[in-house]
Amino acid sequence: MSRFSTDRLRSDAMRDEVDELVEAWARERPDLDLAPVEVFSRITRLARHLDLARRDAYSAHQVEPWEFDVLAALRRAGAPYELSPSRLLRETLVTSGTMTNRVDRLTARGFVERYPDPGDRRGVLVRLTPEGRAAVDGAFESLLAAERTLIESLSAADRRQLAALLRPLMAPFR
Amino acid sequence: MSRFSTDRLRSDAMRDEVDELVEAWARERPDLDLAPVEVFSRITRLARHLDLARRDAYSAHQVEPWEFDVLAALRRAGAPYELSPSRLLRETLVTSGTMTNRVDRLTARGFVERYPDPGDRRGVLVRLTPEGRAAVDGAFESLLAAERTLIESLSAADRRQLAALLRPLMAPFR
DNA sequence: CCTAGATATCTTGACATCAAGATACCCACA
DNA sequence: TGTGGGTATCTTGATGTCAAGATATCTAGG
Repeated sequence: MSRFSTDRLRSDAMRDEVDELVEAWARERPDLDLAPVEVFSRITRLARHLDLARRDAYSAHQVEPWEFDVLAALRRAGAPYELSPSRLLRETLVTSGTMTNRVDRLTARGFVERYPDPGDRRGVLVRLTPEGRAAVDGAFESLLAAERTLIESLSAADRRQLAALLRPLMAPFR
Repeated sequence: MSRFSTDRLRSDAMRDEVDELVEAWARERPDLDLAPVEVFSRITRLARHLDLARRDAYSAHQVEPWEFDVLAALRRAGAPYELSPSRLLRETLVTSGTMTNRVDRLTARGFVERYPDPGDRRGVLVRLTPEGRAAVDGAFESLLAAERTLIESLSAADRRQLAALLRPLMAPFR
């Protein structure tokens, strides 16, 4: 009976696109255990939607999502806001060719500077300029504001629990 | 004291890359409330890692992630496994130009067929071929197997709770 | 029956990304 | 001191996606 009332509730307000997706798979493939889909499909689709929301949040500061990812890594590093390209690509999960391209374009915009690593002649250091720092700080504040809106349906306790449940899922990827 | 022991634990095994990211931001911007980052940053980074894991899971069946997304939408629709391009792009969150391109390539591979919608001369219907159906069914089973491995660190109750906490986050995007 | 706006799909051109490989440099060890 | 394997970065070519716009068709209201 509690099963039934839960399903009833869900079919009204709490239903999302993944509930529909799982029901459709269950109808077509009743032989399969779809439990993992309930989690991973939501994560994937949320991330897709979040990409678009982030784009909006950054746009007020004329910053693209790929720019933010690089600038934020440098900003988080703390003064003097400099990291090697290889460190940057570990932080942002892109390939080296992509990072070369990103740093080129950020340099052209005046948000970063590239200069030789004094301690390793193979190496380069990428440093945030004051303009880059201002841009990333503004964009980050916009992002936090947008995310606060998106998460307001959860209590503070729920947020902490959600974060705690997501944490172990990251472990296989270290 | 329980705070302390929790932090101790977390600094050992339960710590993930987002814990480091949040600590770095907290050091640099102690003025900001970073609570939303704990959730959204994990979702974004998990999705990034999942993309790579999905690629592996599908590859045994010679299916690319973008192919799976289209084929799976058709498969879920049930017999006769056909949807319009516009419906497909709502399901897969891509633009119309992208879907035209995807259907072109899937047609070339023999996984789908495109034919005119009898009820609307503007329209087209995309239908799964038997080859396409076999490919998507095999790829889906591989995906579920991979996801089961990734989620095994959570109990069944934790999985249900995680899904329940993610559901309301999807609401703003309906 | 006409028309204006909406809808469905496709085309085009720009762009960001990736995989693979090239080049330069580092370092441990013989 | 010379050498071979490892590391750091950049280059190249192919590819998938998007935004904007073109074309054809539908539909509701006059």
